[in-house]
Amino acid sequence: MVTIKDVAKYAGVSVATISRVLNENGYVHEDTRRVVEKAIKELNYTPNEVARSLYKRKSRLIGLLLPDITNPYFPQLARGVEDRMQQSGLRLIFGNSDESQQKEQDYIQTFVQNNVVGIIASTNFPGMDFYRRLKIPVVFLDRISSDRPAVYADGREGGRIAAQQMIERGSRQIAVLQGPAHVRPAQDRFQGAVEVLQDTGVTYEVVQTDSFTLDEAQRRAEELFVSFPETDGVIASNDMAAIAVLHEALRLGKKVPEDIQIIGFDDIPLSELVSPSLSTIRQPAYDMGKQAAELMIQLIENDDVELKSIQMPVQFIQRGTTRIKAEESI
Amino acid sequence: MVTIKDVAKYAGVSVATISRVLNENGYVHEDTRRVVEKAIKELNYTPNEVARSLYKRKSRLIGLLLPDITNPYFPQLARGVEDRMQQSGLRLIFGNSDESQQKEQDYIQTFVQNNVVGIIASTNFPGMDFYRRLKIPVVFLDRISSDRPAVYADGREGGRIAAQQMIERGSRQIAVLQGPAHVRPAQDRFQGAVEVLQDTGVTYEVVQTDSFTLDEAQRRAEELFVSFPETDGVIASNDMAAIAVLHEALRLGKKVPEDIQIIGFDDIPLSELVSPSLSTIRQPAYDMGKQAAELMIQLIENDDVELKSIQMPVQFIQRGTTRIKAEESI
DNA sequence: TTGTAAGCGTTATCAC
DNA sequence: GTGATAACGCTTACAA
Repeated sequence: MVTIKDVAKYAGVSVATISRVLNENGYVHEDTRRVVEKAIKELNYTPNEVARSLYKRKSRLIGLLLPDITNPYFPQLARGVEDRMQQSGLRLIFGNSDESQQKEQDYIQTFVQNNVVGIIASTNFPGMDFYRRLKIPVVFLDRISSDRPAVYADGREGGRIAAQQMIERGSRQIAVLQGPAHVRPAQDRFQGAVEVLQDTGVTYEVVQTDSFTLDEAQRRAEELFVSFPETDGVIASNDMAAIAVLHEALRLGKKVPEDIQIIGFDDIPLSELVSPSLSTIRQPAYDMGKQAAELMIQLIENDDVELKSIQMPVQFIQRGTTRIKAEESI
Repeated sequence: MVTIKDVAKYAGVSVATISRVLNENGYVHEDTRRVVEKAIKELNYTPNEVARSLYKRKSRLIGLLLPDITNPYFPQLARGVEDRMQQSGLRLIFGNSDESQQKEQDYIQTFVQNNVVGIIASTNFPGMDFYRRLKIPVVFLDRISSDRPAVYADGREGGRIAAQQMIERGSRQIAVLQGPAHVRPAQDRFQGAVEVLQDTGVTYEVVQTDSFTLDEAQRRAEELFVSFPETDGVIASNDMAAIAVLHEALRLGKKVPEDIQIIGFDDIPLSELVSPSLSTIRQPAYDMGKQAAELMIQLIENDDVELKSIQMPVQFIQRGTTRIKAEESI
């Protein structure tokens, strides 16, 4: 491994000078700069980030904590974050929490131990002490907190829209998948939907789920049609669940959207590719990731940015699992 | 931030002693150990990994390089890697290469600058100089190399199986999606399929694709049915492409699998949930990730492990997009 | 304009 | 058993 000393020796100057040209601060004569740059190139030297980080007490690393990258919604968030960070030369230490508080705490700890400059987390425990104690910038992603800036979508509004669309498009026996109780966006969506359903006086049933795993989604989908065979509309807790419901409905020989309408949430890439394609409440996941990264970078660069959160708009995407309204068919 | 010095002062001993109890090496009296442990707990001290890393010239970090986490196949690999690393207290620095050599090289460089102990990469350029020069363990994942250990699936065999199944189940006008030329597994699959197709003398057409993006998959799917309307069987380059083909076929009013059979590769989680569910050549992605991590850990722990690669078995998964054979329907 | 040296938080060597 | 202390590779006062 070639160090700054090697370069210094090779170039016939002191390490301080090397450091100066590297960081472009302090005076350095044009001639010596050239010599140094040549030496750096010839020795193929790149500075050791660890040593830098130790001295400065901050690295070029960002901690990113997601529930489960295996859920197709999160890779998009992650890409948004990464692409923006890339531009600023920041890298990611990454971990899946599986929504376990312990795992989450462990990751946060190693993030800190590695001198990350900031943490972006999609957590179910934004109020926890181990977050409060952090002295570095934290941005919550797809989650809300009163202590810290956050980037999230308007789940409540999404729920409302889903319910309205269901009703406008003719469903009268609606099942709502509630999603895990501890996942805030899931509950927001649920509440938004129920709000409208109650106001409108439409009959609805609630199916509680404990997780966002595909396995559970499949089980709940089966149960749903056993418990409530009359259902003619399903508001799922996310697209994966919606696709599971769609699959089960078709398996049972139901016609979609004629017999039963389905609306998901997120608009994951494959939603468009199932058949019929899935109507859904779109959350701009990639952009949310980007925004979170943007916010983080602001926070890093000048820490007097006021606590500001960003709510992203949601949007109904009409596709094949909901019926066409009269005025749309014109 | 509380450092080892603070703990030393608080416990009334030297930093050396703290270090000894931390690392459980060297002699330390039972009594002082207790005092130190108490101090550590009370001050809530955790050692700074950066300082450790600087001294030891190796961190507890692994670099993980994937083409694009947004492709549903890769999150599974990533989870496999992560879960195994977790067990050994190793963390991941993560990057998407987008199959760009430049981005890849940049990531490798920052991995090295951060003293990672090893690199796991799903790269299209395993032979590149910047890999050869690395002095730390490298494991290639879902890719093959003669220089370094690798964990990969038998794509060639997968391609053969796909073609055999297509033929056995009655397709006679087969289209094969070739996949990007620079992606080794895609070419292996393609060659395997063509091998069988040629041997059998069945008519087949080739559709070349340049990337694994969903966008392109959709475009190619449309083109396919325009160029070769008689096609009654499609071997896709991966499940995403297969699902795009399925979607297009249904849109055109074709019956699947009666009019046209489709086989994908990978068995991503959603393959089971499209309708009809997708027949595919399964690659055990999660396990591959785990194996790669396992291999890496061996390499780290004793570097005299002989260069060994692991080929994982592939397997045909019969689902809804291929017809049932006579003997299966019994 | 450049060099010397202290210090970032650890670990490991060597005295005691 | 325990404590000083050099060293890891870098940055930044401060001197020269």
